[in-house]
Amino acid sequence: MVNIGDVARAAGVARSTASYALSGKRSVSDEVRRRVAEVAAELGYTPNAGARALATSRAMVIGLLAQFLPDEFAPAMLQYIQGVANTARDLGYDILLSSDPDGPAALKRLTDSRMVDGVVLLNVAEHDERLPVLRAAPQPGALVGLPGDCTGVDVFDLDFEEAGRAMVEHLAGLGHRELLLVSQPEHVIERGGAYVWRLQNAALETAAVRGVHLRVVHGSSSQPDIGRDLHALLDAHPETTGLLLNNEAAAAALPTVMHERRLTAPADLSVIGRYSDEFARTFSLPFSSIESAPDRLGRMAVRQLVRRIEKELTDDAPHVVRFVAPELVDRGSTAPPPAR
Amino acid sequence: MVNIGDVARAAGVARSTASYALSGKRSVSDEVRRRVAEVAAELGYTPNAGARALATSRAMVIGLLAQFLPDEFAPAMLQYIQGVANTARDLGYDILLSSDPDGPAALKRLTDSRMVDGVVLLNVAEHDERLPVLRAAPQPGALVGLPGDCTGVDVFDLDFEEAGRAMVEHLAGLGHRELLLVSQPEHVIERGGAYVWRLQNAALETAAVRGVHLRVVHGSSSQPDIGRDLHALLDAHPETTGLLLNNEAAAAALPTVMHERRLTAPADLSVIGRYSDEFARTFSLPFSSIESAPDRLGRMAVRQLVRRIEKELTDDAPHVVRFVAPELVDRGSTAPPPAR
DNA sequence: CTGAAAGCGCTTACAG
DNA sequence: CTGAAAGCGCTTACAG
Repeated sequence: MVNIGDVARAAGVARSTASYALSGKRSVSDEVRRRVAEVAAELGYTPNAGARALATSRAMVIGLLAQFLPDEFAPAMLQYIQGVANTARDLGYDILLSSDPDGPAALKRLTDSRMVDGVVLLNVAEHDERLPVLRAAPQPGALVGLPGDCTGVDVFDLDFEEAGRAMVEHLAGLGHRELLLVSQPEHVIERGGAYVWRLQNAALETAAVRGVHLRVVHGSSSQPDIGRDLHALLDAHPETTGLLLNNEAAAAALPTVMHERRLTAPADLSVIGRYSDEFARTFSLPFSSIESAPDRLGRMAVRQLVRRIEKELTDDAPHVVRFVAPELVDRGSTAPPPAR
Repeated sequence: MVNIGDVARAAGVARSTASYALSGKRSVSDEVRRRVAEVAAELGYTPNAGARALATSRAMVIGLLAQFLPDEFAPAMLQYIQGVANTARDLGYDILLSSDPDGPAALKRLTDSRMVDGVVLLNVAEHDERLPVLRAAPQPGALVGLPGDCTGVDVFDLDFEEAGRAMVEHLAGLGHRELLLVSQPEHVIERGGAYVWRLQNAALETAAVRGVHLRVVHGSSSQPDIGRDLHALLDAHPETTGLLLNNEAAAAALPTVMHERRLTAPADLSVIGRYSDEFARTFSLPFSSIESAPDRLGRMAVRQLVRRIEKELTDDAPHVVRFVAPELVDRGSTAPPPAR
């Protein structure tokens, strides 16, 4: 493989000059710069990444720690990964993807070995075991998802509380008085999926204020269980006129369940979900929803991370916790409740 | 960060000895080995990846080139990624994920810079522009998907021809005489998605042999278009008693379409798909299907790739083209056609 | 069994 | 404006 020595020789300059000519980090005569560039292109020179990383302490790689948990709905995960990967590439970074179930160990290895200049954590839990490892690492980290303790990291998440409020306000405003919120399974909460109860509590509060009845239930996060769950719930609570979904698997299963019950939205039942537009398209979901903005969150996280990596933000610059405001995408699945 | 010099000093040996003690690449007295190991653990030593890569010409990283094409159904892609990532990790390799739409450029950069020791290509097309780049690279490559020219690479794919035969044989054997095969959109074929016509041609041949009528149509690969397509097709061809799906989006949309038409499988219509079991679970698909085995294909590709990287297979060892035999997963969606 | 040294391919102070 | 040299942190022949 051709290295910078070959380029320098062919251009008739010193290796350092070739390096500077290519990087532009110090002034080089136009003549030399042109010759070096020409020769480099001709020989097809690409710097050796390991050597560069060793010399600069910059790998130009971002670690992406995703966990494919059995109780997470995988297609929803993919969108965060795409958002992170696309933004990283635009900013000149490659993505090292770790799906190791042992997140803390994987994170420690990636950071200690200096393979990555920073990391993005997906699937962040309330008490995330990866956080102590991340705080001890010299590299910065950005999270998608709100943990209990945000010190030392930049955090990006959907404003799930506002999402809960907005969903209830919307349906209450249309006149609904009997609402049902389908959340994730209980063990997602136990594992620390804070977004579940953040939305849920805000929804309950808003319901109390508006004087409407909101029942919270936990559905499975996998098929076909969630389909059975939904049938059972609609059987058990026939008074329900408005359905709120904070569970992607439930959203994906609902069209089938409604067909089976000969229900249509919004004539028989008003429905609001919480998922991304891309997800809605993939599953052909006809329900209005709070946009969960995975691409935007991924982009925000990477942008901030790169700012820290490149020292545009000093190490002691305060860390941010930024919430994306929920936006209601109207797909026409809500209306005043049917007259009785 | 602690480096091998620190470990050596703390253990009272030379850096080379520390290195050998940790790698086991030459004999070291038990006493020294133990002391080095102890000190390394105590100090939390992790080798610098860039330095090691530079010294050994091994990055311990595999490049994964995925393309999220607008006409590919993303959730199906994810499973190949998981298969590759899991196997790589088991074998001690990390994954560099590239989703760059400019595949050839991304591949060239990753290989020229020596960031990766080998690459796995997903989404391989008949005339894949990444292949010339890969053949010119010093690193080995493994493909998931069959290109027109397999020289210089190891290839793994589902046996789509056998899959086409098996689907038709199965339905013909049950007595069906009017079959409809829903393929990918035409532009997937134009782009070089050979698996589409491989299955299709084999299916047509088998149908001819068995004397049954098989109509091939192309459906959209995205929602909600594919739903409309399916309705139109079933309207246009009411004589159809057996439906074959080589289109993941169509499979995901079909349950809704059948509900809307008040059709059930297999009473009104026999259905066979071609997708993975994991996919069937995600979308709660009740149809029998030819298993597309993404995890298995990903694993096979990585295993072979690592064999080449680690020189278990010499450079001139013949490259393989290996097909996974299609397996029919019976979900009870086929039966003899309804009596007329 | 162990150590001193060279070298992987870069970048970047240090000199001029 | 340019060059010679040191150094990043490893591994691995070369000596003993």
